[in-house]
Amino acid sequence: MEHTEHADHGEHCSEGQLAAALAVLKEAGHRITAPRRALLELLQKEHGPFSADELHRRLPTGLCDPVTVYRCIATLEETGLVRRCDFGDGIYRYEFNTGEHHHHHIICRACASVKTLDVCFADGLERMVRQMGYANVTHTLEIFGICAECQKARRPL
Amino acid sequence: MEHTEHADHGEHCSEGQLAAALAVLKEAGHRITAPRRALLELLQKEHGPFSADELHRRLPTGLCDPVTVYRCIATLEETGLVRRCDFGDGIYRYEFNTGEHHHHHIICRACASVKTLDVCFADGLERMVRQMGYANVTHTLEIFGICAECQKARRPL
DNA sequence: ATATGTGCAAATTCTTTGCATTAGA
DNA sequence: TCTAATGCAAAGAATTTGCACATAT
Repeated sequence: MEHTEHADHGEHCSEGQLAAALAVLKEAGHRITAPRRALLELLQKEHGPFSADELHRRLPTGLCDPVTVYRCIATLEETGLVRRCDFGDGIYRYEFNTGEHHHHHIICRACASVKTLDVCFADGLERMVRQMGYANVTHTLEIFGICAECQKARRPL
Repeated sequence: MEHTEHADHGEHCSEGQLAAALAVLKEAGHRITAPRRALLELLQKEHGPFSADELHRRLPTGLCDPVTVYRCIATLEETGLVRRCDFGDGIYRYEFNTGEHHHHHIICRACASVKTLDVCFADGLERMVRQMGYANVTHTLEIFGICAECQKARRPL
């Protein structure tokens, strides 16, 4: 199904995406190691953002030390391959950074489920901030609420 | 040495604001203690969001233990008097919650300065999320960049 | 061959908790 | 008075660091 093409035009071709990511890593002077490859593969396949602990638990048992997950993630983040999310509970979570396709999350405060929201309202915002004299503008935006399921599940009031 | 002046009617009616906040506290069944009063006063006077450590350092020396700052802040947050900000560096910061007047921050990645942005782009966003079935919708939005000063200061390229 | 990456253990940092004491209503 | 709040010490949780060994290039 998938070809190992290097051209970065495919959006959801897993194989090419992994290859491209590995190329970026190598380009930045980093080595391709089992943990890094496994993490990239995992982050590309699975959806939600994962904490370091969740990532480690999802990797094949014994593939690497928890500490290595932290170090690999740091490398992947520097390289721009991975994006860090902050759900405000003191735990950082990470997801694959799909290029320029910016998106955000809706986190249910009751069941902690995460839904992806493909709309980004902040383009105008960033533009405004740039006009205020800022360079290299980025932003983080997370939305919190109680999902429909959880509202049905427990109707205390 | 600390500037311990109490008279400060510059922007908003500090006195009334403090009194109102204390009333909210009491209403919620909490006692008015020196640390709580001092924290509210401090958070109403000073601008930027402060970490627990910064808060403690800004209080009159010896007024209370650092732990008490954490505990007071927790109470103030529950009561809705204080809002927690997350600048993504693993440290939570707090600011006085000025009612419904929602605003956001622009954090300089170089000098860590914080500017307040009084515009909120997320009203439409929250509405959309509510239409998706979520209740009790809130959001966090922080903007990061390099401020004009820091761009001038070091021009590497 | 050699520098980069990893494992293990221990350290750091921020925050929370237990319990006796203090103080607000 | 009588319970909620505080101080101190110690625990907890997430993440980082030091150093010897392993491994990708």
